[in-house]
Amino acid sequence: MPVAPSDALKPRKTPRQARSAATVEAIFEATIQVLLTDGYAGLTTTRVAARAGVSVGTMYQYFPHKQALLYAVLEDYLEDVVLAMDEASQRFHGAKLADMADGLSRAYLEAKMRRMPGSRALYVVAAELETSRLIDDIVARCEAIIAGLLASARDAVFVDVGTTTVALRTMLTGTVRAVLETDASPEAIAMLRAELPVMCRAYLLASARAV
Amino acid sequence: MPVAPSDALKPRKTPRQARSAATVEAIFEATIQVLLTDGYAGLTTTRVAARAGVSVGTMYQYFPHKQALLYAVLEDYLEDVVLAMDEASQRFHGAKLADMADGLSRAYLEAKMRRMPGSRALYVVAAELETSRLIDDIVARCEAIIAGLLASARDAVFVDVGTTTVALRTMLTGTVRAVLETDASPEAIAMLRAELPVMCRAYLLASARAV
DNA sequence: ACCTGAACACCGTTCAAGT
DNA sequence: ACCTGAACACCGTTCAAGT
Repeated sequence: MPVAPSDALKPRKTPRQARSAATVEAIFEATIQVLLTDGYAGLTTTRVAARAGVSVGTMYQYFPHKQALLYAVLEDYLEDVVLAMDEASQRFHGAKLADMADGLSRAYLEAKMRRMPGSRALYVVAAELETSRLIDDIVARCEAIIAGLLASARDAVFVDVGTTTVALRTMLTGTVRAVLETDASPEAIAMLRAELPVMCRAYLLASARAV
Repeated sequence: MPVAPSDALKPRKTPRQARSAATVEAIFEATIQVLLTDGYAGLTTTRVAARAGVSVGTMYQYFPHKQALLYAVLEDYLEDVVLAMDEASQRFHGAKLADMADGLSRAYLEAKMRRMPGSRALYVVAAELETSRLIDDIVARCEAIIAGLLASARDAVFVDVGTTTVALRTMLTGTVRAVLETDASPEAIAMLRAELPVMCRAYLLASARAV
C-alpha cells in the first residue's frame, strides 16, 4: 500500500497568532461545507480555499496536503464521539447491565445525530483516508471506556470482558454506520433508536453470568 | 451532490466477441490487482490498462469512466454475497430460530472470507462510489431473503418481521464490516466467528415470541 | 470491429515574489 | 510572519488515426 506515514498527516504548523487561528477555523468550516455541497469527489483544494476566503498557498501552509486537512476534520469529529461515550460511562457506572446497554447505545447514537449530516460525509472520508493510526487510537479509548463500564455492572459478571467489549463496540459502531451511511431517513433512525438498545441488551445478557 | 445518474455507471457496450470478452475479463482482474497493490489512491486508469495489457482507449470503450469500472467490479462481488445468503436461507428454511441465526451469520461471514482480501479493498470502493442504487438493490434482496427465512421459523413468531429483518441485516453487515475494514487479523476474525452468532441469536430471541 | 496513444482539461502541490 | 497565484507534474477522458 502506498501509504504515507501517520506523522505526515499532522498539521504543518500550529497557529500562534489570532489571525492564523481564524484562518484555520475558516478552512475547517469550509471543508465541511464543500463536503456537504459538492461531495467527496468534488472536494477540491482550490474549492476549499476559495470557500474559506484564502489562497491555496495559505492552506498548504497549515496542512501539508489534502489528506492532512481531512484527517484534522475527522479527528475533531471523533473526539466528540469519544467524549459522549465517556460521559455515558460515568453516568452508568455501577448500574444494572440492561441500563448500561440502553445508556451506552443511546449516548452513541445521540452523539452521531448531533453532528448529522456531517456524520454521513465523514464516513466516506474515514474510509478513503489512511486513518488507521487515528481510528486505532479512538477505538482503543472507546473500548477502555466500555470495558471499565461493563466491569462495574452491579448484577452481572463476564466470562471474558475483553471479547465482549470488542464485540459490543463493533456492533454499536458498525450497525449505526450501516444505517446512517445508506439511509439516514427518519424511519431508519427510529428503527435504530428502538432496536439498537435491544441488540445491546440481548447480547450483553447472553455474554454475562447473572450475579 | 455532483452525482452521475446510475445509468451512466453501466458498461458502455457488452462484449460480443471472444476477443473483447477476454479484454473485459483482463481489465476486471487487473482492477482488483491494482487495488490490492496500489490501494484506492493509486488506482489509476493508466495503471489498470497497463496491467490488463490494453491501452486506456480500449478500457474506455467498455467502461465510460473509472466509476463504471469500479461499479462493475463491486457488483460482481456483491452478487456472490447475496447468493451465499440465499443458499443459507434455503438450507435453514423451517428450522429453529437459534439454528437460523447461526446459519445465516456463518454463511455471511464465510462469503466475505472467501473473497478476502478483496473484501477489504472493496469497502473503500463502495464508500467512495455513487452506489446507492446498486446497494439499495442488494440490500432489498438480502432483506427479502432474511424476512422469508424468519417467517418460516418453526419455534417462533415475530411481532414485526420487517423491523427485525432490517435490524438484523444492519447488524450483520455493519458488524462484519467494522471488523474487516480496520483489522482483518486472525484474532479479529476468530472473535467474529464466535460472537456474531451469539449476537444474532440473542437479538432474534429477544424480538420473537416463542411458539 | 476493435485497438492505439498523443492531446486536453483539471487537480494537487510548490515556490518565488509580495505585504 | 503570513499570504498570493502562476507554474509543474500527473490523472481522467477523448478522438483522429491505425489494424
